[in-house]
Amino acid sequence: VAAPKERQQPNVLGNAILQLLSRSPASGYDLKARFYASIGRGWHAYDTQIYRELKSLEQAGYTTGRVVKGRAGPERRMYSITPRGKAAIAEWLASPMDLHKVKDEFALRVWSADLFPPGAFEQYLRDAREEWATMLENERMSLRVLVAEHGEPDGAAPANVFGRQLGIEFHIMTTEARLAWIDRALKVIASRADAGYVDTEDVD
Amino acid sequence: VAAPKERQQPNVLGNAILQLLSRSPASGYDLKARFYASIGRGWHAYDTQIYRELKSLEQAGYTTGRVVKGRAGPERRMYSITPRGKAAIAEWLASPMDLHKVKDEFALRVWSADLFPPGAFEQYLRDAREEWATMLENERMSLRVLVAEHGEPDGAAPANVFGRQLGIEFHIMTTEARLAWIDRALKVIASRADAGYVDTEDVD
DNA sequence: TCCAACATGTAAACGGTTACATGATTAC
DNA sequence: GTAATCATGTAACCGTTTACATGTTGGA
Repeated sequence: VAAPKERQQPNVLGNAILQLLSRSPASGYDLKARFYASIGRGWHAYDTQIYRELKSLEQAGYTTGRVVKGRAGPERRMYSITPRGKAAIAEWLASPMDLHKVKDEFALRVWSADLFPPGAFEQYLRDAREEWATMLENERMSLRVLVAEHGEPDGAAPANVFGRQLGIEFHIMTTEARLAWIDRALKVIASRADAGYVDTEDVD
Repeated sequence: VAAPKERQQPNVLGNAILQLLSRSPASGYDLKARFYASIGRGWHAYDTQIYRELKSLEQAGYTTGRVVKGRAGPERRMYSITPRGKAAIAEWLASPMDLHKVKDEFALRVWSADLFPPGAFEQYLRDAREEWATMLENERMSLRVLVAEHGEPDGAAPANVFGRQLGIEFHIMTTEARLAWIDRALKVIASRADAGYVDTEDVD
């Protein structure tokens, strides 16, 4: 084979893809669906980006691709992880992670709470609460399904399900915290209103 | 003045900067410090990016800059927000936000829990818990200071402090949820070990 | 005299986003 | 026939990251 293109380490998206491929071979189209259905809870990716990254991973020798007849429609390009790809995941999981490089637009908007026009922040929080409550119900349902199929994570579930279960539990717990914070914030806004303030005001 | 360069809306970083400038004029150097000290909890930015974005915001008419003698060292370029800049913040805060475009590398690694070498995931969680516990203590301290200076958010605190207080409370509550999840995950791992499994295993 | 803090940037490379393009098969 | 789903991409643009470049002032 040709010498693998120089590339020190896959980026985060690359590792997310390798992680999925380590469970079973898949096409770009499959991965797109899996991002939407599972791992997208932790890392969002556009399909155009997935197709691009798959080529790059193959060139670097982390995966191998082969062409397969489509289920319906055009040919599919199926990718499998190579030993080099597995080594890359291990290296990624062992590498340190900077906890300070957060990007959370909701948190940023909260810092601007006092810049909303009067009343708007309260409405914004109510809308967010509804969206998250719906998502939370879906997540609880997914977890119940997994537990029903494979058992509780502490003992019965096979190792490859255990990560999925913990991942969903993580998503549930952090979403619950966001909802709890919203309730707290709404109470604060109500008290301020009682005390004769509007909840917010644009400074001059 | 010259016609403002065409630019439909500032991006998220631009809005984060405008939000800070709406409280008081600042230089790139000041903003860098403020990102580190306050708003960086919600949105991380490199200083090189801040300097570039400030130029772009000025060209688009969202801010105005003027040169001022430095406190020590070279000249400083102080920026103030314009009415156009304030309008842009209002538009941003009114715009919808996609809650599904999450990027959280920790969550992603949790999904890979079963791909860690035996024992490594547990250690990884312990290390993360320690880092977050330290951060949490600092956040609680910051909140106590703000409350001592300006009063509780529900009533006494002035509007411009209220957003900061809520922002820190948000950070505290979501970090507590992460810590609670870690404790849960460690228990699960312990039960699995008792049941005679190793916590994780590389699939062949 | 040397280091830390002050202060501002440019250039290149890389990653993420949007818009556009193509065409097959299956179910209604 | 026509829409939905299957399936893969390219190109251009924008945002993020890393590496590099420059020079001043004040304090130990």
